[in-house]
Amino acid sequence: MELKPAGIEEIMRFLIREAVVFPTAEIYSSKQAFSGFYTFGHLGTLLVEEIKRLWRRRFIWSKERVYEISGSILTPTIVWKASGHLDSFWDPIVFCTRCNRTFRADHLIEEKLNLKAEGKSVDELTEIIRSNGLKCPVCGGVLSDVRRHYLMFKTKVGVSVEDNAVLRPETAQVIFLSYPRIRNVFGKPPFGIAQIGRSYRNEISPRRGLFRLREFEQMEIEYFVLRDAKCIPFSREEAERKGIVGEDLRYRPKCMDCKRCQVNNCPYFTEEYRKTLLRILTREAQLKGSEEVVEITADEAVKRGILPNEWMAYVLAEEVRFLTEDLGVPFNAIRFREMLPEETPHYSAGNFDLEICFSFGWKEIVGNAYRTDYDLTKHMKMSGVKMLEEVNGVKVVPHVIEPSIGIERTILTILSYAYVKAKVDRKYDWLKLHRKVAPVKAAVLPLMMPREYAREESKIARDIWRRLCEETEYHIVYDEKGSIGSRYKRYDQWGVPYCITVDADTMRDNTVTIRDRDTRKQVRVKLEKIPAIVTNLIKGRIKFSHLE
RNA sequence: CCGGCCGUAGUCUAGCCUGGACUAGGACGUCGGCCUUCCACGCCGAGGACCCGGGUUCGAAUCCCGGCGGCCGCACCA
Repeated sequence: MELKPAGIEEIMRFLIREAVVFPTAEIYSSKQAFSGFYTFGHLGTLLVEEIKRLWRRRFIWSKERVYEISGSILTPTIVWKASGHLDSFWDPIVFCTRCNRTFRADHLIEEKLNLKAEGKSVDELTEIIRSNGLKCPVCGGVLSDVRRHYLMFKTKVGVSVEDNAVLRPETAQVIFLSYPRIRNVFGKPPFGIAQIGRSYRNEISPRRGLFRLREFEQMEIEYFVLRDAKCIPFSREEAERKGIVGEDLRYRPKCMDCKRCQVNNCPYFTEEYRKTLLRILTREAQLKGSEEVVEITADEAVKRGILPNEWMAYVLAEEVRFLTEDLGVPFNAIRFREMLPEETPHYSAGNFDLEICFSFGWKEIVGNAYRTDYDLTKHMKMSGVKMLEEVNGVKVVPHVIEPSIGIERTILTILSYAYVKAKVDRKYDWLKLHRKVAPVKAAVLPLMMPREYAREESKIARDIWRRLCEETEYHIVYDEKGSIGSRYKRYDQWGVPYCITVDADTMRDNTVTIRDRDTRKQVRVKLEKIPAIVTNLIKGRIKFSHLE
């Protein structure tokens, strides 16, 4: 199947035009730039809520032992000192002193001198530039000292003169901070702590509308699982410490042969998840410069060692089902890419990022990290609070598997495959949203204008609407403004799956018409059956064609 | 911070090169009125714009300079 994602610029134009989302403070945009921040309008807010609801149903409510929290956004600096963000969450930047161009220092060194620059300090990078006489690649001017561009927003809390707080650059740390208390109330791992909330990053240059933002929202879970201390090493350092060095032992966890601990025993990894198909772009393929994905079941992926453990396999399978079954994203538009060692974040022992085929290429919308015991160990050291559990007589720190979904990127994903351009039959752009994510499930529309003879019709239509509001759990709208054609257009643009029209015949035989958005077909049905029909259609219990 | 493209009503756009008939044209939307209204577009009417500042000129949406902003590229990863 050929993939045809809609263009991102086109989608953004549509979203802004229809006030789904729009730039924050846009009335001042000609006076002060403030890019990377968006305000959600009516439909945008509803869409976000629908995505969150579906995510909660799937990842939290239908699972045993996943608990949700909502942490604060402003956090004390010490948290980020412990987590390592203060040390590693910045980009090294150099300026040309002649032409003022900016470059990423590490990229420049790797590209021009062919030296490894990843993870080097500012001083080291400056030294490399000086000793190799590296000049501005554009004008040949002298380069400045290397400076840090911090991706975290810092601020002051209270009367302090020093920056003592930061706007969290990820939601995860607040979960780790909450771990001891949640654990004390809900008991020993395995369990998950979920959180939906905003994060802040001072990106050098926000681009592509909702894709790279400075304020964005994540839906995230940290699954805490206990690892047997005798398990196979999960890092080269640990392997060396234990004196085990093998050809097969790469910098990544290898739990697939071991059933001894919880890391490779995921209670959520049931039969249906085991047989879920995954498309994986392995490190091996990437190193060969190949784009070829392996398509196998989640179960096979663990058995063959393509995935590190059952938890990771479960997480990937759940994500595929979420995107395809709840959000209507085509299966082929999804792939998982194992990050190369040098790309992997400082806290991770292996990332399998979920990438989507966008109009501008395959891009990450979900990060799946095996954070091991990195974060809890760091916080334990910095805070002095013990977070140990006993496994087979040995004290261990729980391991963490983290799926983190970007909400705004998810919206772009949905729209890339739901946005339909104007054609001859429908001369306007509209949204073919999957019935489950469509924020408005139906619209009730009286056919005639409310004049004397039509007053009765309008009243009946309102009554139907009220009944739908009471008897279904959905958001249904009522609208009698404008010609019927322009109302169909309006609700096609909102991605509303069904429209119900009331006309003169309704008064005679108590029937109304229900219209299917995708086919534009209409059928007459008994008025009293409408709430049940709408519910069944949305739940997928019946198909529209069955009504005909 | 650099390069490329760009800035006309709520939206899309004509005009700009070749300055004056531009009192800035059109379409959609909005508002008011009329009309028993099933797939944007029944009829009539109304309101609404040249990003900001300076310059050239008798005259600037149009030419020049500066500023401010936008998109794309580098960058990056939710």
